[in-house]
Amino acid sequence: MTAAAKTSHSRDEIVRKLFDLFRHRGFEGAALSDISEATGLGRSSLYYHFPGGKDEMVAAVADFAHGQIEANILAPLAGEGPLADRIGAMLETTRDMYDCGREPCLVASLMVSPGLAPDSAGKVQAILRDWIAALAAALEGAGIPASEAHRRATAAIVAIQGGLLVARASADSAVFANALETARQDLLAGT
Amino acid sequence: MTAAAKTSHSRDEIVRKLFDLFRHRGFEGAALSDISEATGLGRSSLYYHFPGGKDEMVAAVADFAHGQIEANILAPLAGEGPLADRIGAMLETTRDMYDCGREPCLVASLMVSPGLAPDSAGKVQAILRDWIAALAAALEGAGIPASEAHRRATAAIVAIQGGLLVARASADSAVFANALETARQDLLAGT
DNA sequence: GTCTATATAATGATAGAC
DNA sequence: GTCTATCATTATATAGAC
Repeated sequence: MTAAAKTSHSRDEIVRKLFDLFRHRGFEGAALSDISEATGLGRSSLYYHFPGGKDEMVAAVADFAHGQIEANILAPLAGEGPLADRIGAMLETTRDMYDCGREPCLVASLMVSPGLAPDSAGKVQAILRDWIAALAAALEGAGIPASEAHRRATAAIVAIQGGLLVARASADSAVFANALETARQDLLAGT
Repeated sequence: MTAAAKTSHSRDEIVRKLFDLFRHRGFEGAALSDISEATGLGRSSLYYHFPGGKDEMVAAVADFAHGQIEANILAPLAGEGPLADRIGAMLETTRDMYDCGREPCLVASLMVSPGLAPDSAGKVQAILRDWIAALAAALEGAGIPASEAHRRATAAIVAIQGGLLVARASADSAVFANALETARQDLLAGT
């Protein structure tokens, strides 16, 4: 924080708003006019911060989301304490991240966007890949064989993503809560 | 079929191509130029068939998808024979419909589209709702209590949708196949 | 029923003043 | 670092000939 100025927006502040916009509207659905309105910045200001335009914006958002997952989910998962506690912490953070199933997932939203640069598409897909890998590693650390750990980790992310979509489609957040609980029990089965 | 003409496209032929386009690109991602190219029809021809423009096109696609689910999944589910056979048929059709996890789901793609008319959004969400209801009804018919039947039916759709997204994000169709198998076992548990 | 040509609006992106 | 004004392009949609 080397004096980020007071009257100007920091890149991080902007990226957080872009994150919200892209997760709700997808890439093509988030027009520059929407972005301008959401951030309170004019077009030229946006290009000052992101000379590469929307492509650079969405790449920054993908990096931000990946960093958030890393810090708030993956790192705690690799930390100390009983496995059940770490899994519980992950599911709590997951619940909050998607606001109990009301907020869409950036990955799911950007998977629909045909105009997304391959670079950003890769960043987005890497988020789920790393999540599964970190989860599998935690299970392995608790003595679960590698193949079974990977199976369970994948099933958990499947439950989270499916639960989120169905909860949103049916406007029933209980679906998401149930999916998280199912994931917990499958992850911790026999431990 | 009252002489649908030979040199012209039938509405059904067009809608099938629109279905493919919208499921892959979403609503805002499917530009009229894309639609023109995919169907082989000029702009004016498209507006001849769909005077309401893209809004009417996507509404027709939602109706088409709902009808396909009705005929190929819901009806067999309500038919004769052992429950396991009907569930098996559903999962087989589901697998084919999403090409073993390679083809995206129209519902998931259109859930991202902010410009979708509320009318069409409702049609799309109704697809998953009806699917869950039909599945729950089949389970109830086999003696499973209503609340448990609904829980299982919802979990199955969660597995299908989550499995599809994760399979596509990780380019691993085995994830989808496993999700279908998980759904089968949960649906038929104890029967 | 399909076409060519065009109208109109919105898009992503720049230039240059402050 | 933000603005106003404008660019070129693409978008959806229409008019009218065939």
